[in-house]
Amino acid sequence: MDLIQVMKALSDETRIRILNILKDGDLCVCEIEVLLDINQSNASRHLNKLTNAKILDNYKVAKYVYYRFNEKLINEYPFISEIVKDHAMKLNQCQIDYARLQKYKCSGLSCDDLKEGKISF
Amino acid sequence: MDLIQVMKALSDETRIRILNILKDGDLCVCEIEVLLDINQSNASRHLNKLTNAKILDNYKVAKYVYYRFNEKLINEYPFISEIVKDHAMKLNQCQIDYARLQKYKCSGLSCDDLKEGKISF
DNA sequence: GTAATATATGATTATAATTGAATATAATCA
DNA sequence: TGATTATATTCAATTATAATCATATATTAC
Repeated sequence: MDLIQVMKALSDETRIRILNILKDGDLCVCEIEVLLDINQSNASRHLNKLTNAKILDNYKVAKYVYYRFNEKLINEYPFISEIVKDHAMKLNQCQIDYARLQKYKCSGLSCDDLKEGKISF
Repeated sequence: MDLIQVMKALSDETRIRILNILKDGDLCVCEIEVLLDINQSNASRHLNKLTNAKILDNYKVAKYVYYRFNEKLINEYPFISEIVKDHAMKLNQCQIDYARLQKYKCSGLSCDDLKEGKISF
């Protein structure tokens, strides 16, 4: 994979925010939408850009598409882990997002509950 | 320094090429121009972008401005070294540039000679 | 089957980044 | 001093990127 394409994919705040909430485990598109409070097509487009750069890949479970890191590319470009683990959380917005992720995970609620607004952020 | 601004500065081929030829030592703007075969205003603008992101800094010697890595930022973001040392040379153009740099350095010629085309690349 | 839902995509607009040519600035050289 | 040179900057044109709204597709639930 081309270095420049990888770098371009990493140079947008929304995409860093997405990687930040994926660092502890896979999430589906609608979870990402709600957690980051961005609209559906925006989420899908940014995920597509990260997937084209091979930073993420995805798999389908019923009607949900889950995204996760592509281990092969992360091994080729270890600096991506450094960015996500060491630097992303310096961004204010990433801290907010991560707190929402924790609240969601501790709630034990489902992705559908999340969408219906059953968790107050 | 803001992560996103650093990433944006790193997501352009010309700027990666500049960092690649600076990795072994400082160079002035006109050396960079000739080695990368780009025009003067372009070189200056890309150097400016790298300097604004604090990846480079510069110092003046007579009428020449020399650019170099800003160690403080490199310490804060070690992944920049990984990109420059481990990944830049995977780009074809960086290999060409680096060969030109070696030829220039081995020639023992001055920056003025370089500009006057006394080295055939 | 039909209705509802999750995701992707097309079209459009808004914004930002990149470029080349020309010009400005500041230092040097004669 | 005036001419030259290295670098930075401005302007205009182009291109790339991001965001939004509407629609298409595919799966699930009834």
